[in-house]
Parts: sequence; C-alpha cells; structure tokens
Amino acid sequence: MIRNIDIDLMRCLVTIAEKGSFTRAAAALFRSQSTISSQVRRLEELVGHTLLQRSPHEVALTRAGEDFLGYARRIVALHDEALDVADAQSVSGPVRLAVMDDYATIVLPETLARFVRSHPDVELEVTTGFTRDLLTRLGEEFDLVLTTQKQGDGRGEVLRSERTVWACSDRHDLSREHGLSLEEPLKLALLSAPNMYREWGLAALNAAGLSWRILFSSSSIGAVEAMAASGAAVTIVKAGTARPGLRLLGAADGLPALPASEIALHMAPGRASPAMRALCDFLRQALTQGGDESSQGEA
Amino acid sequence: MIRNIDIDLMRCLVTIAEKGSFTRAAAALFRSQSTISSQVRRLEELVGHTLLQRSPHEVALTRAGEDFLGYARRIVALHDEALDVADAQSVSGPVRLAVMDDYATIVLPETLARFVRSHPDVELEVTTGFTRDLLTRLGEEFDLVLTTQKQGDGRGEVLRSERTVWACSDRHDLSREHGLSLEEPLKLALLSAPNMYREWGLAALNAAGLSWRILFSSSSIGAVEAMAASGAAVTIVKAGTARPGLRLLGAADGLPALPASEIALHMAPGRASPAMRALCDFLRQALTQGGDESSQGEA
DNA sequence: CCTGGAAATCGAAGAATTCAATTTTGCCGG
DNA sequence: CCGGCAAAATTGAATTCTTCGATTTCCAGG
Repeated sequence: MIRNIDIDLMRCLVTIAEKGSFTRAAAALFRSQSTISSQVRRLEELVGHTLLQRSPHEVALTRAGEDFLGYARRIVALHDEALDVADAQSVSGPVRLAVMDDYATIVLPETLARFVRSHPDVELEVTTGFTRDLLTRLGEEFDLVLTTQKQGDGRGEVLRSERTVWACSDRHDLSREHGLSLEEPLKLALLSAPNMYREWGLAALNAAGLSWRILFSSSSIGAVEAMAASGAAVTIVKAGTARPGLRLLGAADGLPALPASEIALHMAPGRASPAMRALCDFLRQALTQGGDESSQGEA
Repeated sequence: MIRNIDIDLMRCLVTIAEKGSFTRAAAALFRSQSTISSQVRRLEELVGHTLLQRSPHEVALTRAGEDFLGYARRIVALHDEALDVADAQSVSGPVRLAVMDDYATIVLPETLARFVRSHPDVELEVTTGFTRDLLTRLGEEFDLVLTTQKQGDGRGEVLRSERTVWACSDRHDLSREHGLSLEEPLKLALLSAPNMYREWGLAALNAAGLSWRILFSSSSIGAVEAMAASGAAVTIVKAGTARPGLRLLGAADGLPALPASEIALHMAPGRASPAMRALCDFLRQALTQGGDESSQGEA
C-alpha cells in the first residue's frame, strides 16, 4: 500500500534537528511534547528506521535520520514555497511605489519584475524621482516610497546600509587625469542641485581643502555615471549600485570620506492594503539580504 | 497558524491531473470517489484557490492549479524517493553476482557503485567471466548472472538488446589499412576461443567469402579493444559498450552483419532474498532504460 | 425531456491525533 | 550509592478527521 508521510511529520523532524530537543521543537510547533514524541514514533514506523537517537540530554540523528532529514528539509521547503506562491496569487489591487532614481534603474527592475510575476493581480505603478520630492507626496500620490537618506536619519524603515563613495572610471588613473595634485581642481560629474550627494561631496571636498570643478551636471543618474565611466570626471555613487566600468575609490585614493547612506522604506500612514504589505515584504526580503555594504571592506 | 498540506492531498491532485478525472484517480489511489472529491475540496481550502475546474465531462486545471501542481509533483516525487532510499537502507545480506567481462568493466561499474552506496548493508560480490562458464554455476556460486546471448535465446529475463557490430579505430581508414580489397585478409583482434562473438564473426566472414587473419587473441576484452583502437585490427563489440576511440562499422563498410545480442538476467531458482530482489530491480532499471540500441540506426 | 456518466453532498462509522497527566530513563552531584 | 532532575515515553480519554456508501445534483447528448 502507498505510504504517505504527512508534511507535519517531516516538519517535526526538521524542527527537532534544528532545536536539538523534542521539548523545544514542541514549543516551536505549538504542540505538546507528547505529540512530538508520538509523531517521531509514527514517522520512524513509516520510514522503517530509527531516525533519532534519544537520550535525556541530547537528541542525535542516526545515519538513516541524516538521510531522511535531507529529503524532509527539501520537501518542507517546497511545501512552504508552494503556499507562498499560492498566497501571492490572491493578493490584488493597486500599489503606487515611488523610488529614487538609481534604485529604480539599477537595483530594482529585476526585483519588481519578480514581484509582478508572482502577484499577477496586483497593479504596480512605479514612479521615479528624488528623495526630497517623493516623501512629501507619500500618502497622496504614493503608497510606498523608497528613499536614500543619511545614515541615522530615523525616518522610515531602514532596509539596507550603503557606503557612499567616490568613483571614477576603472580604466583611468585618478591622480594623473583628475589632478589630485592640489594644483589642478578635481573634475566632478554630479547630479544637478538640489541633491544630497552633491552637497555631501562638495562639503567634504571643501572641508578637506581640496579644490574642485564641476565638469558635468545632470538630473539623470545614468548620464552622470556614464560621464564618470568615460574617465572624464569623478562622481559619487552608492557602493552597491555601481555599474561595471566604475572603480570605487577608498581612503587610499586621497579623497575625503562621505557620510554613509541608508535605504529606507516609507509607508503611507493608515491601513496598509494586502498588496502594499506584500510589496513591502518583497522589498524587505530583496533588499535586506541583498548586499549590506556597511560592514564590508573596500571594493 | 502553520498549514500543513498532507502528501496524500498533493498526490490526489497529481493523480487527477494524470488521469483527468476524479473517478479514475479514485481507482488509482484505491479510494472512493467521494473521498477524492472531499480531498480536493480540502486541498483547495488550504491553498486558498480553486485548483480544478470541474465539469461532468472533463477536469481542467486552473492557473493556480497549474502552479500548485508543479510543486505537488516535485514534493510527491521527493517524498517517494525518500522512502525508496530509506527502504534501500534496510536491505541487507550477501548477493553474488556474475557478469560477463565487458559489462563488468565498461557498463556496470558506475551502476554497481550506486547500488552499494544506496544499499549500505548489502555485501555484493561480483565475479567476472564468460557467459558459458557463469551460467553453469548459477544457484551454487552465484545468485544472479548477467549474460550476453543471441537474441531470442529464451533463457533468463532480457534486459536490453544490443547490436553486435564490427569496430575499428576511429582514426584509421578501414579499407586502406585492413584491406577490404579482397586481396589482403582482414586483420582481426578477437577474444580467445571459445567465445560467441569470435564464432559469429568468423562464420559471417566465411559466409561472405571474405578472407581474414587473426592478428591478436586474448581473454581480456580490454586488451582486444585496445588493439582495435590502436588501428592494428578490427574487432567485434556491442554497440552500447564501445569505448571512445572505436568507430562502429555499418553495412556501408562492406562487412557482413552479425546476429543481434541481448543482455539477460538469470536468477538462481528458489526464494530470492530481499538483497537479490533489490539488485535485480536496480539492474533492471539501469539497463532497461539505459540505451536499447535495437531500434536505432547506425552509429 | 429523458438518460448517463461524473462530481458533490450527507451522515455515520471508524481511525487517527492531540493533550494533560504520569511514568520511565539516564545522568549528575552529593 | 542514592536522590534529583530534565527530558523523552507512555497512557487514556476527548476530540477531530477521514473515509465510505448512498444519494443527489449537474450537465451534455440523444
């Protein structure tokens, strides 16, 4: 006859292996200890092997237990993923998201594509703009706003820290071509004012007593980065969003340090729709694990 | 709360998708139709979507059903594999297998390695030899014998058909170097007499009126094939076991056709031990699907 | 308008699961 | 050598789930 080993028995084994004890697994699964005990016995009967070597002090997996646990983990993970996918399909309605330029064009496209694929009934509208504009329209035009702000700003939910760094073309020599010789001013390509990074950069240069000259100014991040990548000027980028062709500059390159940035998610006050919550979860997961650069070394 | 969707519900969906009807799925799963119906209802409640579009004439998957079915299939497959692995671990005891030379050295090593890995408590003893010796010792020295025999022999359980073909080095030109010019005799490398392929080959050449000369004779398949691969002579191989370096010759090359071979499994009469049965199943699966050459064209 | 095949529904019987309480187990400190 | 203790096993009863046969509903085709 066909044996069907229920998911809860597998999950039971997986949880015991994680927690290292029947009692703690019971707590984690909101079951009594006796239930866990009998589930293990049932599982072992069905599998036909002792899976766990019990003693009052520790629970150890047997050989067969190791093997079966591998399958159980994969099965439980697939099961949970299947339910996530099913749940995602039932979320519907509009969400209006506003994102600052660089994330909208560099980091998020793929993530947002995955989101709309897995949430077929959500109508997602994305607007691109600058942090200071976007936040004022939160709650009216936008349900969710993703911004860059100075580390420690306090507003919104911080999803990720990013180092803010100077960058130039990876094919050119900084000191020779942009003159870090104190003789010639540093040539810069920056976003048009008013812009936070522009202000940080100029302030830092002034504080360090370096001379500079703005060679290129644009409201398009793409244009600014392309200019820097061409080797004509130095710019400022988030470490995590730098495109190929740009070399990130560290302290060794002689440029002043810049304040750290953080990526924050701002929700419209009031009741969040399921679609909003789903998008929040999605962004949180994508950005939180993605690449927190705050604790890493130079590139 | 954690939803655990039992394997039997998933298997139910998988079976319905296969059979295309609740009633047929019920029969396949040894359940009543009402049970299937309520399982589907429960599954749909847990998943939160209608999965099947029912009508008295056909059952169709919804979008959500398609998606979930993909997971269900994978989960059920993993589940069944896990049980297979667990079952394999409990098979124990000795098995004595005898295999003809070429399969023992070319086809089976990997298969047998997988077998012992998945059946850690089986003691497998493999003997290599020639078909005619091995069969006489079946039941005494051997529990299982794998042989090559002429197609249609009738003994044993046929696992696979193999074309029997002439072969020479893939870097040499047959007609020039081994003289298929009717002037010079065909140079041969064959297994030592008595050997079935040797007899087939010489008989076929004689029948075709071709002259031949045995250049090399050995009881080692490896030595014979190496000799052929070196370009010094032509030999006879099973199409499925030819090593790289050998070119299989077809009718176009001017050599006479050889009888087809079949690979057959012979079991010692009497009660088969679980270990024997496990090995039989394993060989059957490995060889049956492997590469039946009987219906394919020239190589 | 009936009919047939297929799914849904219903109610009852039975099986399986859960839990709290209790017992057993093996180790540790005194 | 002997409690004590923490953890797993067992027990038994209550509850919940599952299954099944019987019956009903549904729809397409004759």
